[in-house]
Amino acid sequence: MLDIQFIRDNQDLIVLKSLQKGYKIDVKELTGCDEKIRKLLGEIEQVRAERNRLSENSKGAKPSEEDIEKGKNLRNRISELETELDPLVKKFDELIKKIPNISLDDVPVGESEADNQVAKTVGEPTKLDFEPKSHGRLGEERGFIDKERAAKVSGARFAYVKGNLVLLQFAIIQFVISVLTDPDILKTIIQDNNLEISDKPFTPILPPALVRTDAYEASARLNAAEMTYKLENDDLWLNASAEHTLCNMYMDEILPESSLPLRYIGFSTSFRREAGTYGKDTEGLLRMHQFDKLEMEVFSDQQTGLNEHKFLIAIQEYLMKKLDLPYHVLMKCTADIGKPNARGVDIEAWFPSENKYRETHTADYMTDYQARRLKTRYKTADGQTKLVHTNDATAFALGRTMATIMENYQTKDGRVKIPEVLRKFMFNMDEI
RNA sequence: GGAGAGGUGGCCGAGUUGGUUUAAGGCGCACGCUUGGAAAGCGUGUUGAGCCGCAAGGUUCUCGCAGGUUCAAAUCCUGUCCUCUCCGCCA
Repeated sequence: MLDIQFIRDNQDLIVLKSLQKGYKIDVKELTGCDEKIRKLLGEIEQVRAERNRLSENSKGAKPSEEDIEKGKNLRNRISELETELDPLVKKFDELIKKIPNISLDDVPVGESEADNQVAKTVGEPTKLDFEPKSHGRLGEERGFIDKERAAKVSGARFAYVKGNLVLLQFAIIQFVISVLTDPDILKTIIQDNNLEISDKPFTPILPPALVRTDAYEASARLNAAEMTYKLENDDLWLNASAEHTLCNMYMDEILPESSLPLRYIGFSTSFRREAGTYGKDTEGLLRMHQFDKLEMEVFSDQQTGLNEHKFLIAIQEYLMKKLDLPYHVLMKCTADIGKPNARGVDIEAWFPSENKYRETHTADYMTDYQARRLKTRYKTADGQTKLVHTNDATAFALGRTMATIMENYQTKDGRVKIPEVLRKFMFNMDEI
């Protein structure tokens, strides 16, 4: 959510920036509501002050009949005004939640994901001297992926992942953690990208996979209908990303400035309903109801928030380069970055069987938009309380990463070579 | 799942027959006095959020959270979340 003071002062900007994201905002309705609330609140406070004076006068003793009568009147007046106030506050909350975050100036303006811009391309699309197989077919032929039996047990978009492909997943996890916990590697990445930020390593973290409605809503990530599973008997939702239980872990807290940045590398199984995607990506591991993911989450001060965002992207690229996978980086346009984002970047990896790039990573920078409702703040050295800036970014979505490795590293006889850096994490196998 | 206890300010902790508590006392922290310097001592300040105001300042809310009763709620009632102890179950 945005700061109401900022909204009052920048109404035209809000309307314009919202429109660029595809949100038609009636900002006058919000500010009008805000004015009414403030006026009414002023009245209520006056009556309350009167009541407080009354009980102060009685100084512990029982007040006179006359004062009791006065008190009764004041109470009735207060509850009258409050009855008037309640619906206004509800409306205000609804309206202010509708306003998306303001995109940064370097975010391309666009109407759909078709307007995303390729910022850079790294590596050449893999050339194979044979007809490439899709990772789905390859995986089934080799017994790595069994979706038919999974469908019998759990339905479409589930899989049994088996054998050496499982070793590959665990190897990727080990590899990522070995990079993100190594200050020397991080220092190099920071220097190579001219970022002036801390080289503090990431803390590995296993977050809860279930999240309560209030914490989920406060994170501005609850996208109920199309995305998230709700547990009927409890006030709980299934994680659609580790980020959904990482971003809110410091909800209602004030952190010392010296503790920032807080950097986490989380692992979690993610669950998505994928409603409205019937018939799309039905083969292989690209679009599953359940998949494992390594996600980076950073809480920082306001000055370094943008650099942390760039840092996370640099890490994503470092990891992709180490796996020697061809990819390109997309600057997502205003329509595609999402409501809480100020800036968003996708990485798409090359898929030889489809002869195109497919999304494997996202990096989201929320400025203080997410922290405002979460009330995650920090105290500066000179005693000011400020909202943290939050960043999240995929390290690797494991299903999609294995898919692109399988496709780019496949051999003519239907096997898969293992990227050099992963071998030591899988018993030195060079092929599966 | 059953039984019980409890959630108070940065921390500890008092207050629960409703009214000198607009939260005692202590610790910590900050500033000042004192000192050659320090400690001790003394003094002042120290949750967070909003509104009005150029400012000085004023004002409201905040004792897990949400309702309710009352002239008046940390205190009583209801719901809810969380923590702890014991039992049961469980990887």
